[in-house]
Amino acid sequence: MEQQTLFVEVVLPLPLPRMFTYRVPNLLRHEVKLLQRVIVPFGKNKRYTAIIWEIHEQPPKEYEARYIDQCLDEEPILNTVQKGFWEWMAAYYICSVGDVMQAALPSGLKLSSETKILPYPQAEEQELNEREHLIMEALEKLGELSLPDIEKMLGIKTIYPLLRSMMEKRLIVSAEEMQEKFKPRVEIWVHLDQTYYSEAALNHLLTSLKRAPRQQEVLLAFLSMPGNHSPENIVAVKRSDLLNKSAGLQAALLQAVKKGIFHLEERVVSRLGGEQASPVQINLSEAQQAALESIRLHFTSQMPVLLYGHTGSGKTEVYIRLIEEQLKAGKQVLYLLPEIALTAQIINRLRRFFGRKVQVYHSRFSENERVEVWNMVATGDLHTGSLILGARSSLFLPFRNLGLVIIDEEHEPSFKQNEPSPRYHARDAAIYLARLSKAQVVLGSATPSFESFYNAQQGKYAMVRLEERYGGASLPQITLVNLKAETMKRRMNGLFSGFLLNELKQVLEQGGQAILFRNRRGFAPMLKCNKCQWVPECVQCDISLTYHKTIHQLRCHYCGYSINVPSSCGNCGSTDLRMLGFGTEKIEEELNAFLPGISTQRMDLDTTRSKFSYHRIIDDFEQQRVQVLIGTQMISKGLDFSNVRLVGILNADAMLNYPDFRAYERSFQLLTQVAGRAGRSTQAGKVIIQTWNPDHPVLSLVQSHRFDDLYALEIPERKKFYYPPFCRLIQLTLKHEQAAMLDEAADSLAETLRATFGKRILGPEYPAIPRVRNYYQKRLLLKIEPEASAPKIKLRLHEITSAFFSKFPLKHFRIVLDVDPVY
DNA sequence: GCTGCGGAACGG
DNA sequence: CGTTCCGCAGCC
Repeated sequence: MEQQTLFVEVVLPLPLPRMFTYRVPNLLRHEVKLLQRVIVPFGKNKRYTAIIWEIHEQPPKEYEARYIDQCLDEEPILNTVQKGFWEWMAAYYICSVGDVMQAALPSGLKLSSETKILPYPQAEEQELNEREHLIMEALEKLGELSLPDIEKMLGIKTIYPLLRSMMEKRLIVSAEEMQEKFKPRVEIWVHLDQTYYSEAALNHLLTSLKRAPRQQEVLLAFLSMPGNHSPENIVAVKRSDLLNKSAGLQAALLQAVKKGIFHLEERVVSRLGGEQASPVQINLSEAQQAALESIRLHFTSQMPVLLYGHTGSGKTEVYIRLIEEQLKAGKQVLYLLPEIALTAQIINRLRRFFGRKVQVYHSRFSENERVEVWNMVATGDLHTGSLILGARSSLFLPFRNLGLVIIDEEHEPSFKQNEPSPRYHARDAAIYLARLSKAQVVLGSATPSFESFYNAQQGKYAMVRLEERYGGASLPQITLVNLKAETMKRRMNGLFSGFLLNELKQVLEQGGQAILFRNRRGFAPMLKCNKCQWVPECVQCDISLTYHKTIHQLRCHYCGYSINVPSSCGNCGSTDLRMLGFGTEKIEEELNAFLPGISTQRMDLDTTRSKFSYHRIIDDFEQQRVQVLIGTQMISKGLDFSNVRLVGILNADAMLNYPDFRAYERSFQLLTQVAGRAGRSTQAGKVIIQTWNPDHPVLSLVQSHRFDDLYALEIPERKKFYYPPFCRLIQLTLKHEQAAMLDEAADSLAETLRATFGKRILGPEYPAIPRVRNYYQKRLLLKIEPEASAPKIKLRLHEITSAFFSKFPLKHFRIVLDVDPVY
């Protein structure tokens, strides 16, 4: 029977809208499988890792398909649930499957080739012009050059014609280097040759080594390693342990190996740590027990469950029970956290219960570690179950029998991916993934997102309340301090009201700890001229530069542009410059001035840059080596310190006044979460909120812990002005280097969109920062009915935006689509 | 007429 | 995304 040639449609890890067709060489026709990784040539001389999405027998009509190079895996790297998940994500968030692939696969599994320029072997002597000479000289020194290297070296951008002519002259060659990025960790173990496994043989060996004292030393060290008790019972030893014990014996060991006394063995080991579990008894309170049972009951209905309980109500214990049940059934559990770096505490707690079954997966992991977790999730024993603790990206792991997804602090905006596409919301995506996997979902929060709360009210989610605080702790007592009155009465000490300072002093004197919170928005420290009000601004973005004390520089938060602090005004030349606003540094400085001798620690973007800095800061505070922790948003998430008796919020106003329909919701969430850090043990904690606006309705609701009332207050507004949860939003951001061009184009785009969507289109408007990295931007908002057919709308949107691109004469525009945006 | 740049199109 | 193609400006 004549065999038909096979063709495959593959996904490339690039933002390309289409799949690409390749031909399967006959040699590989029995190897290719759906969802397997293959290497394909793409373009002139690039090679990429692609994934087979379809296999068929239809040769493309308009072109000759190229051949697949090779198959990378014997088995598919994705399962069918993931295939559906990727397709859904691309469709829902309006991006290509390639975008999803880029985000989903750890880069250790995405090898691709890089072009290198090498000198031509045995090049003949010939006349060289200046540039050719430069390149050849550099090649002699460095051996190889990358294309950007050459561009930089020559200071020109068009290097291809030059390189091509040099290749023709046989001066250089190009090579595509493909490297497998993942390297398994290898340990070397030392075995004693079996002939010496008896006392007599060993003694004989020892004496025979008399004239090789160093080798004798090695042998003795080997025999004295733990585990090697008797000649009848000899085990292999890790080489590094052996050499650690007896320094400087590397050469001697090598000699002994050559003689056949020892043998070396390479063992592939895991990088993934994890101790043995030392199960601790947990006793659930009555409320927790009731919540647990209620959740179990709802699980039978396959509905996501919103676990709504005050901060400190003990949600984690309930999660632990649920996880336990899943693990016993041999299922996998995904525990999603908003920011993994902050959750050192939770990791430790879960490790105590589940030991090695807990794996962590997030962006601060090395590539190699991520690949190992990936493989473990994909191939791990089907019946033992495991718990993956991770941030957003852990959604993409190749789960085989996912039983439960826990989304802790589900209201956190950091679950939304903003920058590279796919701009997905991990909570919403997780719910879809769970549906595909027939897994259960628990969303947990003390301050649920309005969307989730609404879904629960509408009966789309089940809601379980956990009212009382765990261990009998009472809710913190919240006091508002009126900054206006305090200022008038001259009771302010810099940023601190007399009241706050007093309370702080008392708590610290009694051996308690405190947390001070500063919201980031609008309070970055900046430089200002006292004479003419001039403020140094970023040259690429419309924003003032922020002062960073540690590097003594002014820096742009958006593009990283930085300059030294000027000594005089750039406008009038005056040297009377002042620092405005306050960062955590300023707070720390003032605090040390007002309460000398106390120990403080800042926790913000600056102090948490390195891999383990979070760990260190949290640990220091936990161990009470630090009395006051000063931080930004990041201290509001899931931290649990038993000795914190006071939380001070220095200024609550900026977030309340933020121009966004979610400003009240977000303020309530943030303030409540920060307040919740106080009094998590038996003593009631105190919270002090400083504000210029003590009559603000949100503040009194925070004060009385009434989330339900906030919801009741806000929801009619959302309905009236038609915002989520009553509709869904798609944000279109248009970018261009010239403001005038952008204005014109944005208006035109809005007009076209209105022709289809009518008054569902809002804008265009400039966002808070109108220019970033030299690009002006304008935003349009599309509001769609929840019952509207999303795919249809998205398709239409796609048509309109691509028509816009082809229509506009001066291109250089960028359009970014963001589905369900969060600010 | 040559060189270098930037935008647009394309890749299978 | 990386490469190529093409039109255009600047220069001799």
